[in-house]
Amino acid sequence: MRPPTIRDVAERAGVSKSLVSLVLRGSDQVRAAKREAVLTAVDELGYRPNAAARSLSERRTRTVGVLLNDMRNPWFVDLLDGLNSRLHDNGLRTLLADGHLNRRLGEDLTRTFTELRVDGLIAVGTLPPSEALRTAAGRIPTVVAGAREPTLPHVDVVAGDDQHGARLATEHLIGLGHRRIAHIAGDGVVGALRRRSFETVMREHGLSDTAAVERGDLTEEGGYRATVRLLGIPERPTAILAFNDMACVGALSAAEELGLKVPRDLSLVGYDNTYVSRLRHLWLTTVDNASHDVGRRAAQCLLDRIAEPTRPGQVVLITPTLEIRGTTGPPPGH
Amino acid sequence: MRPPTIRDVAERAGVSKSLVSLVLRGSDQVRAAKREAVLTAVDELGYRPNAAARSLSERRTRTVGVLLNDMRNPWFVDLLDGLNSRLHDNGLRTLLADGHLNRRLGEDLTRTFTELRVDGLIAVGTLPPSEALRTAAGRIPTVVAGAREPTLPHVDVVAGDDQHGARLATEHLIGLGHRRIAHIAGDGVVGALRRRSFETVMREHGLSDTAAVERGDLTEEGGYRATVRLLGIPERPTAILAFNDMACVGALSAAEELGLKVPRDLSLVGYDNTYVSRLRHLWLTTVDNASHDVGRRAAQCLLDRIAEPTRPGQVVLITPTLEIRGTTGPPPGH
DNA sequence: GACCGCTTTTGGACCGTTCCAGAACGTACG
DNA sequence: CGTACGTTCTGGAACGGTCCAAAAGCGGTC
Repeated sequence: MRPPTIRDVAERAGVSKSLVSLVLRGSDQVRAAKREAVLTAVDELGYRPNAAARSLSERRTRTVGVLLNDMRNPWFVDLLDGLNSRLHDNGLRTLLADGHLNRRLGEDLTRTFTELRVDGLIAVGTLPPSEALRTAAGRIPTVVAGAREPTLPHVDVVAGDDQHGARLATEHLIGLGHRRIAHIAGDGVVGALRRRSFETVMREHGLSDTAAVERGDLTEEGGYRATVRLLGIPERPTAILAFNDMACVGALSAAEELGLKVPRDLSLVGYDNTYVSRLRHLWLTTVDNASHDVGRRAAQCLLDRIAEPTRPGQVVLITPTLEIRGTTGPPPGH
Repeated sequence: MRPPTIRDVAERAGVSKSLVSLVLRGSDQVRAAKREAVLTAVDELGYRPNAAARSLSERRTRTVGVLLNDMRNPWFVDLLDGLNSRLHDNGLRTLLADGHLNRRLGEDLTRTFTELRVDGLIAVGTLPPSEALRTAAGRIPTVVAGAREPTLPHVDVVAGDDQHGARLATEHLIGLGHRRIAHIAGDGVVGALRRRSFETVMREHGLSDTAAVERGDLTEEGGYRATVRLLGIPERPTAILAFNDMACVGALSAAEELGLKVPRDLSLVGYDNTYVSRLRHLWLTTVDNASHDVGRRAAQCLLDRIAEPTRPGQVVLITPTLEIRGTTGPPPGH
């Protein structure tokens, strides 16, 4: 009761296995009658080619592996969407693996994908630095998407322009009349970029003295705690730019608990335009990273790199936009 | 510059390829000295076995395919966690594929997994009914997790006990003193089960007359609209049981817009205990489906079914619990 | 009818593993 | 010393495809 092979099909259609192979790969060198015979045999037997055998012989898999950092925070869904559609157009399928789950198990996903001999690798989001990724990138064409690190020899990076995004958000707040603005900073290269950009813009407007930065993390909890600290200082900020939407939701909760009304008493800006920010009840003003474009460009980069594996790694930045919703307004008494 | 093969390793270590194979598969029939030689050769060459060749020869892949309905609503993350850890313990790796993305592309994921010859298939969440899944399930051991459909000949179903979950929630509301309780219903088998259970419990308490049901869908928007309708009727409900957390968030927004304070004027219960319900700012009372357990049991079912593919399909229900948070309280004037 | 050139079809090598039957090697025993 | 018997090791046949060189088929021409 094994699945039928190409030889079974050949026998049934009364031709050689080579001809079946030709038909299945869409050759036009086959007479219509035989093609027909092969196709009906395929149908009758319910034949499906064996991907392992095929890739062993072709020496490629037409598959790219996608390493997700953590599925719990679904900011990357649009990115995957863009990625997938572009790769699909070029005959490549994608397989996902979630890092968070497997890291806990001590399983190395790059190893899995290396053994599968995927044609390419996409790392989505900031992955914990690992020797494994470095060696994998040395063998398999690799692109980092939606993150700025790690930077490795022959690896492209496609991400939103964090500097520009943070600028958009900060200038929006300044434009509304805010002066005392705080930033809840994230970590890693992305965190540093957004933070520095915030500080630069504040300086450009002569607001360095009223700029505050509080370390948070990428979670709601972190945003909450940071906001409690920020709102505890004497001349408290009238606006906060959070590192991401999650932290922004935390900030929202903190503000409410302290009896502040958003945006009347406090303006908040998130980052990523996740669906959480779109929930009517939250309705966060946020920076949209154009993730779909990031995904598409990452796919293109990977295709180019597969064609020419040794070209120097490049950095592609996608311009984000500001999504103004309900959590920003003029400062109190303006 | 091809990746090294088992023969390269053998040559370097001065042994036959068969011996290398033995060492790599952990045989104890190998003398320590040779084992050592093989392992250092593996190391020096950076050898990684070729999964395609291995699975072609072994006639299995040690891989199970996971079909996700839609990643946009991450209720299934805990489920995957449980699934993955149990499968990993049994030497199986998992590969994910997101249905939503690929459906749009007209790509058939069951086809992909069939061609890969995965050892098993897990369908997570309610997938749109498809002939493809039916035929796939006929060839590959398959388990449905976190959904109640489709029911197919040799397919197990592992899910939360929706009947019990809806009962817990309804009785919680009744216990708080609510009489006029509404339900925002979802569709499919799961929707029907929760709805019927809600109606049954209301009847048991002699509250059939004050029970209302409004059709929603699984989105925030659907929950919002349904709630607007529910709160528009003369004797409006003092509590709403929503089909899921998303719909519940929509209900929350609607209540707020109509000037009702939750839970003072209106109690709300969600379903799924997603991380959205855990956001401090929302803090929804909700039903926890014990997804981690569902995942673990689904994995076990799959392992059993791989061992014995033709046994009759069984239905395993996991008992949910109620997670009481901030959106439920006694009715006004109680 | 032999020959040519074109299209269509085929057999067999190969891809990198596992698996199995049997070879080689020790060691103990009669 | 020959033999029997474990323990280690090896060659070659799968596994199910692709690819290529060569064979076969088929008008048309001389």
